[in-house]
Amino acid sequence: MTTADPTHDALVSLGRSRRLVTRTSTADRVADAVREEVVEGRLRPGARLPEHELCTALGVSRNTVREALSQLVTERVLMREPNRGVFVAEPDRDAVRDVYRVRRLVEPAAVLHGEAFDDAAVAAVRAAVSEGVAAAGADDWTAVATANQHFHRALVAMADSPRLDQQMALLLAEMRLVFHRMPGVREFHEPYLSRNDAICRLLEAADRAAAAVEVERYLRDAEQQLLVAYDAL
Amino acid sequence: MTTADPTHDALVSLGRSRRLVTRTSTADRVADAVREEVVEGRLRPGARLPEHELCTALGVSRNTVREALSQLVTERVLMREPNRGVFVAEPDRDAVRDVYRVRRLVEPAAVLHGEAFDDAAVAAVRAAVSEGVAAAGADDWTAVATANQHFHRALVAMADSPRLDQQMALLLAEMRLVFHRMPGVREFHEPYLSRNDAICRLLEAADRAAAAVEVERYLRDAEQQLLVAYDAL
DNA sequence: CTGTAAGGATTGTTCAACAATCCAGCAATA
DNA sequence: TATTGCTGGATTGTTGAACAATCCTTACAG
Repeated sequence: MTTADPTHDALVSLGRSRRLVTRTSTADRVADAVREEVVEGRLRPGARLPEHELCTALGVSRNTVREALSQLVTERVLMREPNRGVFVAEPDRDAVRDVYRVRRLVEPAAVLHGEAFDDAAVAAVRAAVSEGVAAAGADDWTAVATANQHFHRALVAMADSPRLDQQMALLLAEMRLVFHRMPGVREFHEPYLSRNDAICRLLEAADRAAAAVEVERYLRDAEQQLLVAYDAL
Repeated sequence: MTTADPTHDALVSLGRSRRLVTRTSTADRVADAVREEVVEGRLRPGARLPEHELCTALGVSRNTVREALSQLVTERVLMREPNRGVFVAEPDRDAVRDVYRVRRLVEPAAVLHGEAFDDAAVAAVRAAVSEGVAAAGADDWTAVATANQHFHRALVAMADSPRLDQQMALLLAEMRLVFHRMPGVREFHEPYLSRNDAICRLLEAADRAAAAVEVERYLRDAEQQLLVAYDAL
């Protein structure tokens, strides 16, 4: 497979990462900008995004805007209603149930069977836990939510799968929209700080089975709490 | 959540499915057409897709073509090289490993813990098995490959999750590209016909645990076989 | 109150153009 | 010969403008 020529190998390696050097397209940057506004909550669920406004605001052409919007629609960050426009997605009850159904399948499985369970992976989980504790201490509950996402991303990262990582990123972005739809973000995330820590300790003790069970219970409770909040909404 | 008024509920439900009635956009239809050409193997991995050719061939504008191509790029059916064009994706060794990593996490979990394990779900699996047997009897090995996809889709359907279904559809489309990259499709799929049947029988006996184990073994063997074929390529 | 008919606004799609980039081929040089 | 540098042609990236199709609002008539 590999040749005996180190120079040749180095060039091949360079070739593989070529895509990373090329600057991103304009449409990608527009998509990134809009996505950030959405996940940060500055664009509320249900808000309308007229193409022309985005053109003038971002200084790009309408076609480019449309390309970016289409991308975000496939990511479920936005929703398109034909001939009416695109809106920030409003995940409903079914969306919450579905997202948690996926998470309950994937996250415990990654914890239990992930092939990249090592010190570095556990350290990443610990880092996310500490990040959450620090954010809570600073009363920054947006940062707590972000840290929570990092926690779950670290769990899935144990599967060592780029495709799974990407999918989890989409699901977590959708979860942020769920949180933005309802008040009381603080009350929601706080009780999970200690549970994150408990799961992390199980992982540090290399008790993956117990950790997986705890993750599943965690997700079941969180879903239940969200569904109740949706009913009261 | 639900009101006491059944008429109101019905109207709300209708509203939700409104998108399904509206005809799809031109870009979507273009994407469907190109995707079909790719998964059916008429467009081989590595083939270049010049925008202008697609315009004249399909009779649509270049912008519309670009929108469709972008969509297929995010689906990993095509690959874009900036300023060079889009090509039919050529899944490499790493892609195969990653796809199977995801499948080994998801499929057994769906079989084991899926919340939609009932007679209808098992019947769908049985239908896919029969479809494969019939296709093999007719010596139609493309149809065998398709039936195999239906089999695995039926397994994942036990999770009863639209998002998971969609993801599995993408992974299976990517797998078709893998198969198109190498010869001997017949030899690859044939031994799995009987294994599909064995898994299905376990499910019909409601032995989900054994079925899940068998699915995992199945996927491990298939991946190994593909990786060996890649090395010999 | 229901139904209908403009009118305006937004999206869906096309077309034409230009800049930026890449590629193949050829010339120049060591 | 082999490598470098240049040039012309082709393709992509992006823009702007235009038109048809669709939707929403408002007004009006019955």
